[in-house]
Amino acid sequence: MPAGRRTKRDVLSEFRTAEILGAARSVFAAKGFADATVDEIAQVAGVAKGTLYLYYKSKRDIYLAALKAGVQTLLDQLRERFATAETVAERIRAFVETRLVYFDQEPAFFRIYYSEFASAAAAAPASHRFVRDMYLEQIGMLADAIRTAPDRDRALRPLDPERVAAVVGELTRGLISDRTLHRGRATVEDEVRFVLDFVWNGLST
Amino acid sequence: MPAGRRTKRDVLSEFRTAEILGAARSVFAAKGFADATVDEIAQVAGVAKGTLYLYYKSKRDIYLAALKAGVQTLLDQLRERFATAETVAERIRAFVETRLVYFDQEPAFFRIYYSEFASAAAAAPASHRFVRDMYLEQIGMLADAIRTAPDRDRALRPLDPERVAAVVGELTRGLISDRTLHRGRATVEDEVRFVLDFVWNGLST
Amino acid sequence: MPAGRRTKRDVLSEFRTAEILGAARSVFAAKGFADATVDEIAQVAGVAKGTLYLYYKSKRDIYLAALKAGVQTLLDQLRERFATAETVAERIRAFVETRLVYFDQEPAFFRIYYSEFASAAAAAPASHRFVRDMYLEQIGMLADAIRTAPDRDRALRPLDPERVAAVVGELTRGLISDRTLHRGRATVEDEVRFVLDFVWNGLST
Amino acid sequence: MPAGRRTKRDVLSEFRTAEILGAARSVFAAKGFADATVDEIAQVAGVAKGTLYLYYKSKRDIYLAALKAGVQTLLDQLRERFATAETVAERIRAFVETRLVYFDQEPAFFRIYYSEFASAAAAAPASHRFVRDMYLEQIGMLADAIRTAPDRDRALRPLDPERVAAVVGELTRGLISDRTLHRGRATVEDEVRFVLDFVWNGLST
DNA sequence: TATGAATGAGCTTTCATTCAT
DNA sequence: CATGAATGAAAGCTCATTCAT
Repeated sequence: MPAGRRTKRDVLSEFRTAEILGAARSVFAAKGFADATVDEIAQVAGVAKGTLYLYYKSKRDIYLAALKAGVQTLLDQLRERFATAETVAERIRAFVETRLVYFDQEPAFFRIYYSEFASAAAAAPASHRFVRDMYLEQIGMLADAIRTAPDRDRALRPLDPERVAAVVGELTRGLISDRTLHRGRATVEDEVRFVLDFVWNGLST
Repeated sequence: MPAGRRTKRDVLSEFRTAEILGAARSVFAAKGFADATVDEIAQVAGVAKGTLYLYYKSKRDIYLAALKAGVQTLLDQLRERFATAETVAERIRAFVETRLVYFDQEPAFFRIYYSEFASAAAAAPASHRFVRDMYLEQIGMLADAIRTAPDRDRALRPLDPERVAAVVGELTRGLISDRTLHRGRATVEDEVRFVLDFVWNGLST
Repeated sequence: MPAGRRTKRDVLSEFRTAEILGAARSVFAAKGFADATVDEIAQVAGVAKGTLYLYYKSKRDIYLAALKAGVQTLLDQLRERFATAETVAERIRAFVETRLVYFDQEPAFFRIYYSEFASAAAAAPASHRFVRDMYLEQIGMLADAIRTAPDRDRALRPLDPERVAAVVGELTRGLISDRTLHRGRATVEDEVRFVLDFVWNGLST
Repeated sequence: MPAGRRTKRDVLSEFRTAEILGAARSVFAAKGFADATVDEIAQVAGVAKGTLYLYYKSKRDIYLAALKAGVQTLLDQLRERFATAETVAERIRAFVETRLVYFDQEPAFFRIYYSEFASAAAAAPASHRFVRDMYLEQIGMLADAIRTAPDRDRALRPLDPERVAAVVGELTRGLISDRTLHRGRATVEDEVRFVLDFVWNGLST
């Protein structure tokens, strides 16, 4: 099993990568992309500045990698939740709750994720695709979940799963940004209930 | 009519201001705040760099002024449309359509508006308030419009107008960002119809 | 008497000049040459910025004119005092007292005078001559006063009047800067007494 | 001998520091603080501009460091001379000569030292203390030397050592500025002789 | 004369990136 | 692999000076 070799080197490398990405996430979240400095990321990561450039070829690269890692974690959690949810209603609830809890636990990450998403349209056409994919992967996952729900409810109107997923995605995003920006007035449960009720009513015949 | 005096100077000043704000909007939209340079704004505005600082005291100031001016225009249009819409349904439609049309005509502006909104949570607590107010003014205007609709429909569920407004706001924003980011697949009408239908269904008993 | 004409214009011009020089003196004294702005001088003088350039051709020019005007006032006072002082001792005392009182009343002026004097050696070789002349005129006036004292004291050692004047000038300057910089610990009288006593002892056989 | 380690890095650092301070001294002396540019200092020092900011955090910082280093050198020389001078007369002579020789060798330094001293009163209350201390340290050193001279001369008048030191300081400064500004007419020896003679006469009963 | 809006060269400072050790 | 000193392009901002009114 050749893939199992070189463990020492690989482990170290992964350790460094994780260290750097963690530092990057927290610094970028605190300062935003432009105001974050490579110096600070290196310091927080506990490595020399030059070392960052051994693993990533630019500041933007570090940023995107941190973003990707965070989204990956979220996607993994979603996949897990979907696996044990059977009805459309349960899956939508799973989607909303998972995102809300995730970003509540990682407000820092939400900031860079959302911020990058927002400014993707501007300037950098390069990251355009990356960001779009990041978004589509989440929405797509929900759309799939809706489409393939084993016991798809008959009471639902025949709406395009993509669009329904987009709507739920937007409302969730709204909930999160509301909580992040305005220090939510209501409890999570209350907010989730309102959105789910609203969506359910919208979906039903 | 004493207020009408000094026209020459005032007119020139307003002309400059408009010139600068227009240039700022387009440059910021194209590059984002951090990557836009004061030099370029000046060049596009057709004035010397120093002139910018005659009217605004910093780069950020120019940015916020451009943002504010844009939002003001949008708010004015909303107010106008609400004046001639009587039912809740009409007002919601007015809200969605106005925003969509506005940002479709000014995708550049949407980018800076949205981007700033997005990153308000990050870093700059200073702009926090400004951005929040910008948002609340729009949502609040719709909430008010819903609350005060002369012939409030009896068929509506007794939902909190603020929350309904927030939901409509989010979905509209989603529509816009979808169109801006992913070059929408459907026509405006189609998308509006979907959202309105969905919302209406969600609102009804 | 043709010189007496045009009074209105001349009076206004002199008024402006005085206004400007007064403002300049106070601003330069407060901020130093480099940190003073033409804008502020104009504002304090109560005229438009462009007006300054009608009377002086550069910021430095304003500075030097303010300096010259101040020194001229001092020289006038010295001349007056010397006229009524007959012995060498009286003239030296007159010199020290006049300068001390003058700069005590005009600490602002002392700062720019001294500062310019100090930095004359540096940078601006142009002002070199100007500053040197300003200095020599004061010292020279005392040297002359010593040389021509009607009842030159026989008890004095035959020292070079120029050098004696220079010594007295330095000690006076020291007194003044001490008072300006370190908020003198002793009273003026006490300090004057010490210096005069010391000088007198040094001059006597 | 652990203190002796890291020599390579430390030596390089000290070398850079010396290089920068030397360049700074000469540029500041030639142009004055305001007219000197960081660019030129870097160029003269033979390093990139950014490097300066690796060692000092601002232009002013570089300036003060250069000033401090120069004064330190002078103080060291004074201390050394005092150590081998026993009588009050010898110490005063040592003081005068050391300063004169030092500033004759380093006219550039005199300019920035004196210039800063001069403008301390103006504007920057921050440097006030620094400059005052720089001055007091020199005067204080002479005052101490006078107070503690092993074979204090009985022929001296009981004058306050601080004041005597101040007088000698002023006269020396006068001598130096005379030489710097007016390209002294007399030889150093002649001038020193005059001042010492004068002071001695002033001190004696 | 007087004005003050406009100019733009020039300044200090920052920081992503490189590379000799 | 890791380091961190060195780099230098690039940016925001200031302000003496000009000139159309």
